[in-house]
Amino acid sequence: MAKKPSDRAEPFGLDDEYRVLRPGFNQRVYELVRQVPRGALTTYGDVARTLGAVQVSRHVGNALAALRDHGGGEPVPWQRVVNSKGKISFPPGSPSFERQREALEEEGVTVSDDGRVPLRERRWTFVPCD
DNA sequence: CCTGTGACCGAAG
DNA sequence: TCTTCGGCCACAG
Repeated sequence: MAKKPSDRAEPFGLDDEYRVLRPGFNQRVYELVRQVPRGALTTYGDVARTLGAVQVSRHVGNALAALRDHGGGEPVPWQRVVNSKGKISFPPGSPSFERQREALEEEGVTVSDDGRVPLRERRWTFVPCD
């Protein structure tokens, strides 16, 4: 049963029906990212996994992208989210890249010119409870 | 409907 | 380590 788009593992914070995502997904992403402390890092995949399904990792990125528009509200430390390769997910040199780089260095995280960050050493582990 | 695109992931070589 | 490739989900054209 529940074989809609593809047979996925048991999501959590996701839907049983057609859509894997359900309204409110973005907010859950924001809540989690807010848990990442200053100077720590996490990945789109880790957030997705914590929400129940790593295959929606792209949507974690979409959620953060949407953040740029609506503006206000409690701030979300989006700069602490990088990709699983341990690099900033923007083309090196692009405005977005530089913005994230500065935000990270401001909190003591080193960023190489090609966007690499010390993920292994600073990777944050989300608390099991929730 | 089919295609392309996105702040992605992981296995394989 | 790095690169390539197939998968994945939603949405706009």
